[in-house]
Amino acid sequence: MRVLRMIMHSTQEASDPKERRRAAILELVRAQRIRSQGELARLLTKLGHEVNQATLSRDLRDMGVVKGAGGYQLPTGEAALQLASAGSGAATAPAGGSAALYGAVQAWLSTSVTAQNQVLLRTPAGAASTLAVALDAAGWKDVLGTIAGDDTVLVVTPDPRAAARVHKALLELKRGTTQGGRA
Amino acid sequence: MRVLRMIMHSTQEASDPKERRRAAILELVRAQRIRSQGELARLLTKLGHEVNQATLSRDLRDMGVVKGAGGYQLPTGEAALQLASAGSGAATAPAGGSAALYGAVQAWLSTSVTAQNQVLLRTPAGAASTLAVALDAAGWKDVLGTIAGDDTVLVVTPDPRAAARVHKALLELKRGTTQGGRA
DNA sequence: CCGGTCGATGAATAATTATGCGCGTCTTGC
DNA sequence: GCAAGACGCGCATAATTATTCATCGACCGG
Repeated sequence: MRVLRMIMHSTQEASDPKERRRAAILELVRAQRIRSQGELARLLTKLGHEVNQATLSRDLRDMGVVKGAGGYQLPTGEAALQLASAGSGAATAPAGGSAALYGAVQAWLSTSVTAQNQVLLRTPAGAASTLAVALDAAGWKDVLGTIAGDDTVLVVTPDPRAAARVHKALLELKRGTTQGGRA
Repeated sequence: MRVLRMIMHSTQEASDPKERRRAAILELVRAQRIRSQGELARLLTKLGHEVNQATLSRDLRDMGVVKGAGGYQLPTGEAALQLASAGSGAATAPAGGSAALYGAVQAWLSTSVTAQNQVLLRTPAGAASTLAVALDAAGWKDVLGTIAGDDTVLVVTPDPRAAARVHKALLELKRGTTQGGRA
């Protein structure tokens, strides 16, 4: 029955129009300030996803996206964990340090700042530990260790210069300007 | 000017009706599932805060509360981040998260100590994340990020001086003295 | 004491979001 | 092959939220 079809599909990216649309929504919401469903609809249309406001209302509800002072924001809590994988085209990356890190950064890294020999990473609520685990697994020499809160990861490095390197590398990873692996 | 009055008021708990109302909103939102501003208005009335829906819309926006699938919820993760950044660029209420922070500090901050560029806050068990969220939402430039444990919040700032400023500002907020130390 | 401001609201209203219905498509069971 | 059931989605419309406009009361500088 239907379930089987879905499984097969999820195996190869998301050919299901509904999933593709939702993935696009996720990216748009993460990337820019969306203030209304009408605005979102227009952007989606531009991306080739013609859609109705009513459907967006349902999509956003199902995805758990919330609307606040600054427009729509990504889901909070476990909801985020379930959906993130569907969002980043970087599907669930198989083991292997860097690959997994790429997906984690794409999906969960919001911002990064350095302070002394530390780097603070922000993520949607609840995703911090996931990102931290991925970063640990990557085995970068500059990363002495990480501590994850709910939406923040504290990365401890040997010194300020190392912190700067980590910061830069993560941002490049996120932007997709990928290059070799970091230290 | 007016500011002086406000400072004086914050000195004595929250005698300002607006602040009291917002504090009540904070508690209600945290305690139960509020699905609409009308519903919230009714609850507030029951608590002695007669208020208009229009005002609630403004309160909610200023406090950074978001609305999602399950009703209104306090800002977390990205929501808080966006709120904070919104203050800098646009003419959005700079004092945005302050209302929430005031209440949070009053209610949960037990002690504060600094260490290098960090500030460690203690709270009653379980309240750490709430306080951290409020602090994030306030959007202080000195606060790069926070990590909450169960009863401890680690606040990371750019440097020792900033840590000292944050420490001082929080204690003043709690004592009700001033609200000046933003930065 | 008197205009001139400013912040906080309420009322009314515009803008946005949620939802009841119904249609068309796809699947399954017989 | 055909009826039943499950979905996804658009339309129209109810429900909610944001915003504009007008007040009101508390200062401020004269």
